[in-house]
Amino acid sequence: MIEIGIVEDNVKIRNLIQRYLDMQETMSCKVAVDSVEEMLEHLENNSTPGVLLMDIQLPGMSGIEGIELIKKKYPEIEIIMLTIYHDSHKIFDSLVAGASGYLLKHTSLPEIKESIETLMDGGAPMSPQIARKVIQHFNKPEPQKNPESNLTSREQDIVNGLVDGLSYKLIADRFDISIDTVRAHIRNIYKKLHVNSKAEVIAKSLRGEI
Amino acid sequence: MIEIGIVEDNVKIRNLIQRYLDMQETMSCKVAVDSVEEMLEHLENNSTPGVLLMDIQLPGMSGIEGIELIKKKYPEIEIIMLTIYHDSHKIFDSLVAGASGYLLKHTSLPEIKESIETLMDGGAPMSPQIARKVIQHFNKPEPQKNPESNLTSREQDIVNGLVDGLSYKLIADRFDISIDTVRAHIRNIYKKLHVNSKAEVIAKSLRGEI
DNA sequence: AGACAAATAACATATTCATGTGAAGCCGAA
DNA sequence: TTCGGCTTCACATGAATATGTTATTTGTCT
Repeated sequence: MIEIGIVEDNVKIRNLIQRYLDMQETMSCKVAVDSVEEMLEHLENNSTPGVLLMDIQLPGMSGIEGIELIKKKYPEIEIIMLTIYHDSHKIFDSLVAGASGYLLKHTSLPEIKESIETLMDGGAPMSPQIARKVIQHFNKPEPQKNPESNLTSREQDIVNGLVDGLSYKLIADRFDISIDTVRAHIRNIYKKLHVNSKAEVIAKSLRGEI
Repeated sequence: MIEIGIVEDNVKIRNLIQRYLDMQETMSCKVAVDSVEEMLEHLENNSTPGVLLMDIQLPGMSGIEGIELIKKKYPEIEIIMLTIYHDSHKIFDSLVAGASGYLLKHTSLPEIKESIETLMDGGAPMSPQIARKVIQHFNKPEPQKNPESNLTSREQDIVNGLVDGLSYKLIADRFDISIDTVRAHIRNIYKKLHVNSKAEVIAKSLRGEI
């Protein structure tokens, strides 16, 4: 028997979902409140449900803030967002905060039930459209690599040494070359990147600008 | 009519999928090869398909390398991975390289067909289990912020100066303090962070470890 | 064969950094 | 009020870095 809690401020929707889930053989849904604050209070004094359905737009604390708080105190609770928002930002924030699934409110009751079963089965319930937005976050981070800054592989080695916090001497040792060679490479790197200090090279590298 | 291409080195599986998809009313699957190299050659001289099903383990170039190459030359082609690998690393690499979906090989033919339809519909086909692994990548990146390293706001100012690539002198100018004060702060920062060079401070800061 | 980029190396010098030591003023906690 | 942490500043010194100049070797492209 899966225990389910609901945080949703629209009473009609809340009651509808609660009644539907509670009548399922394998599910129990006794807790349905309209704010994160109430849910936190409830969790203090009662057994913790396995799954929470949570809205984002709520009176008081937002659902996304709620995820963080609840996950911090009760990491074992799985949270599915159930919301009208389908913008990447909200989706992303929810997942980073710790949500395990993301459904839109037009999801039908049987689909919500299936989603909970998917979740208990180790999956992450979300529509393909949501999934598409999620994976777009993986592709995007490719802003502008300085095309002028084509470092040779040896130069890239040296940069890695700098990023690792090594001195010229240690870089020379690492690659078994003389310290003057390291100097020579670094000179060339500075020219290509238009910088003139270790610090700037490290910063550029860690920002992915090389 | 959706044109579909297949890159898969197992002849049986390849033929099976090709025949099944090609007999669909809305789909056409004329191109089925067993390596990325062959597919690239084919794309040179023919119309580009809308969707590619691609294996990861292939003779010659791997499917993941293939995604990057194909996406670079033909960004409009949508790629669905079809593989036995379900480890986060392969999934992650595929999505970063530009894949739009990720299916495991036990996926049934009708499910593959549905996945292609999902893709054309703007979704990202993947099983809930795969989706779960994808979103886990969002939660994790929060390793360990050194709790011992509570920098004061002034110290954080100095760190920001370093990250911006400034010399002590320029940091002193920025905050209108003497260079010796900058030195003093940096001494304290080094102690708190257990480092002993600008480079390490910048690296830690940009890695989010401060 | 000649041009050219890349990797290697040496020598020199001015600047910047890392670190030691010491100290004054301010402010909040004990 | 005494103590400790934060911010400010000074003087000093050895280590590391930034930059200039020059040169050999190797491999690639034409």
